[in-house]
Amino acid sequence: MDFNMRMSDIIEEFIKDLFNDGTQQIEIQRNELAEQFNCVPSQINYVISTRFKPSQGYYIESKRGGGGHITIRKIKNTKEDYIMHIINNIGKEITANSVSILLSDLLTYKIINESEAVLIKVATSDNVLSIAKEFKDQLRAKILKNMLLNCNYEGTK
Amino acid sequence: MDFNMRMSDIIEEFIKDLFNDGTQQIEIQRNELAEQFNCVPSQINYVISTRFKPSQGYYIESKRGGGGHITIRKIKNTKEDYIMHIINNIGKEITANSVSILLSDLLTYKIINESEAVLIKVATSDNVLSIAKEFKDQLRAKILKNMLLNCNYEGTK
DNA sequence: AAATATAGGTCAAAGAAAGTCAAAGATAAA
DNA sequence: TTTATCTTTGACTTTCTTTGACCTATATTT
Repeated sequence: MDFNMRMSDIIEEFIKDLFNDGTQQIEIQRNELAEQFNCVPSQINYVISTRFKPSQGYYIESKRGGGGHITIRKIKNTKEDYIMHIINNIGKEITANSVSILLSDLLTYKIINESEAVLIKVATSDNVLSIAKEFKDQLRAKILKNMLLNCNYEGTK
Repeated sequence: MDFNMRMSDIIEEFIKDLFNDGTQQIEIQRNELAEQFNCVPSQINYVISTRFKPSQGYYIESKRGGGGHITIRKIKNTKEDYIMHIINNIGKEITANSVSILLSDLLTYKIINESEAVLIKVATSDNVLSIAKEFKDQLRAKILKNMLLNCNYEGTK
């Protein structure tokens, strides 16, 4: 145990401990957790945004308002290496063309399946992503990474 | 099963449970239902207007006065028709929450499978779609429609 | 026909969570 | 010792839900 841990590290560890025995997805409540650790709620956001990024193998979603919560999904270990390597090499932006190439690679090596590839291609295609050119490749990269994280989803098994 | 359900979620689930074994139309009484769940009648309207929209595959009709009631009709077709119906009713924009509700319906009716649902949810989620709010719901609608068109799941027909 | 009772509809305010962002405080690096 | 990076904090924002006061439509009585 490190005696030099910041609050954020402690919270990070706490959250990671919630993923025991193969749980793939956990849910937390921001305010409750903040209360528990005696910190401001936004610190939870800080922890999540610095330690539970896609590049670290986590996918986040949340809901506001009554009954709100934050869901953290962890990528499965089996494909961790390959997919993570790819995700981490994608960078801040990517063109539709590069996505195409990447997808066919992933297909040949059977990292993802055909139907996943199709959906990724659609969601990141140029005509579907109808926003200004300057942001397009950036948004595409984000969508791509997050979708890759969620391929091979096995639900609650 | 979500442990964090709000009253509205419970009511939604209750209503959806009324559609069993291929029933395609149910009738409820607003006041009676409100009484049963110990909420104000207008909460029933809230549930209906957020979870039983045409773009989610439902149509609403109602009648006031003595013997009044609310009829909820679920569009029940082949997979292709169902999807086309949804796509045609989504319109120019849609919120993340609406998508979420829609997806869980498509799942229960086996119109799409879990891995497709997850990928759609990811690609249309608020976190991933990090662009200005004014365009977000529009872009989401576009991505959603295109992805739905490309789902291939051969469930129960 | 008019009055009354019995439904359901609307809308806005209050409540409940989470998100954002930038300033201030610590730590680490140069 | 500066400078850069990482953490902490809090004011303000956005999203979703609950509640209630008021409105409209239909049926039944008088």
